Amino acid sequence: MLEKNYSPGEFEQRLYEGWEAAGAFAARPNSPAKPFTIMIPPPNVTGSLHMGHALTFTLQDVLIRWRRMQGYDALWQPGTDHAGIATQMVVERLLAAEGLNRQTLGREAFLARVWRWKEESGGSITRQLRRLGASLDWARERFTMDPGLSRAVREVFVRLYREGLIYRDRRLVNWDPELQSAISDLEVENREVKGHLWYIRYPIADAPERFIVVATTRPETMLGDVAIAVHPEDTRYADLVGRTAILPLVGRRIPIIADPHSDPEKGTGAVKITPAHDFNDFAVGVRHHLPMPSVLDRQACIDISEISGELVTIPGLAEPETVRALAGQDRFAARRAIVDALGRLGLLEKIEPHTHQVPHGDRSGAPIEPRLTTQWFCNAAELAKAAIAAVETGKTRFVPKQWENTFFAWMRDIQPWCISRQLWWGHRIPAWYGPDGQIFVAMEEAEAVALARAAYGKEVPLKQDEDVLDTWFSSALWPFSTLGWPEQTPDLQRYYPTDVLVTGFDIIFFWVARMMMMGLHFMGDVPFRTVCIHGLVRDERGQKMSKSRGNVIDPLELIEQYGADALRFAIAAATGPGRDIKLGAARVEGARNFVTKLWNAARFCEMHGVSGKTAFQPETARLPLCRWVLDAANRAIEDATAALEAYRFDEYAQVCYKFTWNTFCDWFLEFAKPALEDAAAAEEVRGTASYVLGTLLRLLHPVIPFVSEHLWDHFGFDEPLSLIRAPWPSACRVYQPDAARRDLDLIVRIISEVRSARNALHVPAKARFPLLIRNIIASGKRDLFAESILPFVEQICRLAGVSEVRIAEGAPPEQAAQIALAELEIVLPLAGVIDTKAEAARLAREAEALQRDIGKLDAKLTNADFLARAPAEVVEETKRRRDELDMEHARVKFAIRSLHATAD
RNA sequence: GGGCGGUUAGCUCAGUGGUAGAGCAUCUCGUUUACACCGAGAGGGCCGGCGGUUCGAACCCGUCACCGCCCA
Repeated sequence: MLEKNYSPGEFEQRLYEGWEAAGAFAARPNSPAKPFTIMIPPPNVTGSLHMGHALTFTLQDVLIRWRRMQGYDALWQPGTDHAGIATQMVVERLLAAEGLNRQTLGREAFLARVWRWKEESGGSITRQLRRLGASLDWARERFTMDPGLSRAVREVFVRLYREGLIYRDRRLVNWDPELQSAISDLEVENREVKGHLWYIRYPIADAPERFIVVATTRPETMLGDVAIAVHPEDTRYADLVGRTAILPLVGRRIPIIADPHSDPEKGTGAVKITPAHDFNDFAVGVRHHLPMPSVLDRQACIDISEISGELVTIPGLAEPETVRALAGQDRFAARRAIVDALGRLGLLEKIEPHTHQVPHGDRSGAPIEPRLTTQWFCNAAELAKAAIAAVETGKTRFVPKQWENTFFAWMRDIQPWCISRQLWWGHRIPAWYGPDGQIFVAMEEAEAVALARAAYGKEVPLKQDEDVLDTWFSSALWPFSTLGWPEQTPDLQRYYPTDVLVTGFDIIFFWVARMMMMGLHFMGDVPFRTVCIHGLVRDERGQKMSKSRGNVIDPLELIEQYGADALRFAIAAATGPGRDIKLGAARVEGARNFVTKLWNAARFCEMHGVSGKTAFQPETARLPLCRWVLDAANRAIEDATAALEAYRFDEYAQVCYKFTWNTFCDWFLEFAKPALEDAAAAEEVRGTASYVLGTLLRLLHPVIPFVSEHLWDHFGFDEPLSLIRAPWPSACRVYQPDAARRDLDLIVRIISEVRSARNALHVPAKARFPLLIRNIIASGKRDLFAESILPFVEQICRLAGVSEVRIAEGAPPEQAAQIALAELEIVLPLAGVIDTKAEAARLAREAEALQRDIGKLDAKLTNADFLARAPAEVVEETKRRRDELDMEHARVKFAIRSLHATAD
């Protein structure tokens, strides 16, 4: 017998281990089944499960479990990425705690240390995914630094290099001075910072006492200024264009140029141009062929080596010793020193408070320093062409579709992708340099040596590039590298392209875009046919969860408290199409209540002899109750399946919820109670209960896998642990479903109306009285009372709280409540218990409401345009409904009259 | 400044041209042997504003307001 209380802790872990041990999650590459594949977007190896993971992996698991039950050869590919920056930071922090750093350790020892950390503490998320119930094919788990995946990375690098799509270039990059590495545009986030606008006077050469004033937020970069730009149409400065200004402190003579980059509305309309330290200025520098001296080093400290030769002394304006004193100072200290010096020289016109966007590294949090360095770049614009075309032609489709716009917007304006990182943890760039700097890109060092020998005609010492590749470079290959590429493996043939990628909209640029580019280039086909985009998880108030806000909810705690099934159901139910979801403990509690309801319904079934082992055939059912619930189950199956096909997780959850609670529990089981006592009916009702419970468990398994499997096993529907691979339900044949639906609809309506009237009239809960029926209208020769109502007399008595049900004879008794339905009238003789005034008021309200509705319909039906232009079936339906309401209205009026007559 | 999304019951959200919905919350009643993590019933809406298209608009079009996100 099932426990009285639902306690998920007692079986969730056991079931998961059972499934995993039995190989229930494993793909079956040798089966004849059609494959269905989801590639996990590899979580960061340093990560631990947060609510965003819980959301995305619940949705993925729902899809994969559903397709697996549908008989597909389901592959959900697990794994993690090596997270170059994050992992290196974690291990460096550990070293720091021991008083060590990676430089003293050396590259090799450091990497050994990282691997050791990975073996010991990395990938805890994979254990947490098991708690969530994620049915990943663990035997296939991959890591982006695995030998096979690393080989794929080298292969891709070498091929793109030889195709000219990867190249070395000296460009401005986002430099993170804390990490001392370049990072990509996407790893930069703009934060609003309260700063200042400093107005600095630059004297005009050969024009004593004349200045041009520039406004800047970054005075410390002025040492690298090479020009002043004004807008070509800015008349204020027209006469200065072409003349020369003197750069204070340095004494450099710099041109005043006309360039549309300068915004006449901002500051003074004149801007200093520092091409080596600002992206916009870099573009100006390229346009005007300006020199690009760097004045900041890799730690963002002042470095004057490129400008020390040009320092000159100009009294009151340029001071080489002041500049030299800045060398080695941090950029913010240098800013203060430069502002002080300018102030002392009387070159600072004013300082204004100024709020502006400042780029920060998303990992380190440090302000980014644009820096001119030599890096490896990937020609993303070229690779993006095929990716854009694939979405345009629908080879890959976004759900919801609107996210295509985000994808297109970014892809059509894509910049060269900086793929080198000045880190140690990652895929080392397979490029070797000869003594003269000549580059040899090859899969292995031996091959590079051979290339070099051929180039130089002799053995030369080669030096491998020190840098590693961006982690996203290897993640981009994930959909095919995990399947064995570059080998043409059977798995690759079978599972690529994959079916769907599920991820948040914030990841479109990272995974979706890059996987698309690489997949199309190297596999000649899209990596996934559908991209299912979901929102972010927010707290109950809609705030983004963050440690600093202190509103982070730990999914593992929720699982501990309510069970994994409850968390999963809450997530699925809240996941509308592509929108953020607000999730708090209250919603999970609600989902837990739903699971408890299912549990208790199952317990009730068990107590009444319902078993999973039954030979019941649904098409043999003859009782209206059984035919009705089987028919309703058919529609639940249809609706739930359609919802999943459309990635509507909320609708799927809702269909399951309503069918379980409102149809199965509230009506079917309640109606079944007397039948279960009746020997003649019991067998069919038990069979139906078993059949429908089995359907429910299968329908619900994708979202609440644990409790459904537990009940499935407990009832013995099939072998233990078999629900995970049980066939997805399909509609059964039902004998005359329309008649059953018509009967049950009527009975439900009668019971609901009586309950409502009892409440409105304040009839004591325990009061019992007969229920009389009169003025029956039935179509054809059917005896509505005998055929439809009589079989349910016991249920009506029980659920409506009446003593008997019979046909009324003669005039209504005194003090009776009367209820008008379309096809019959109910009379409740309530002498003694009825509140006549309340009943009169109730009927008056009802008459009024009916009159209002009739009025609306009449207005339509007297509108010639409506009759002429609306479709015939709409007009017909409107007429039918008006007539129905008319009849009800007449009956209510009659009831009011008779109430007065008897009350007087 | 550009783009996208949103605005429907107290809250969270469904609803894409034809009778305004669900869950939670609220109120009333109820512990009849599955379930108080429950049951029954009820109240609660100018569907953000204005204009247009249409026989008919929460839904389509235009416009404005406010909120959120992305990009510059």
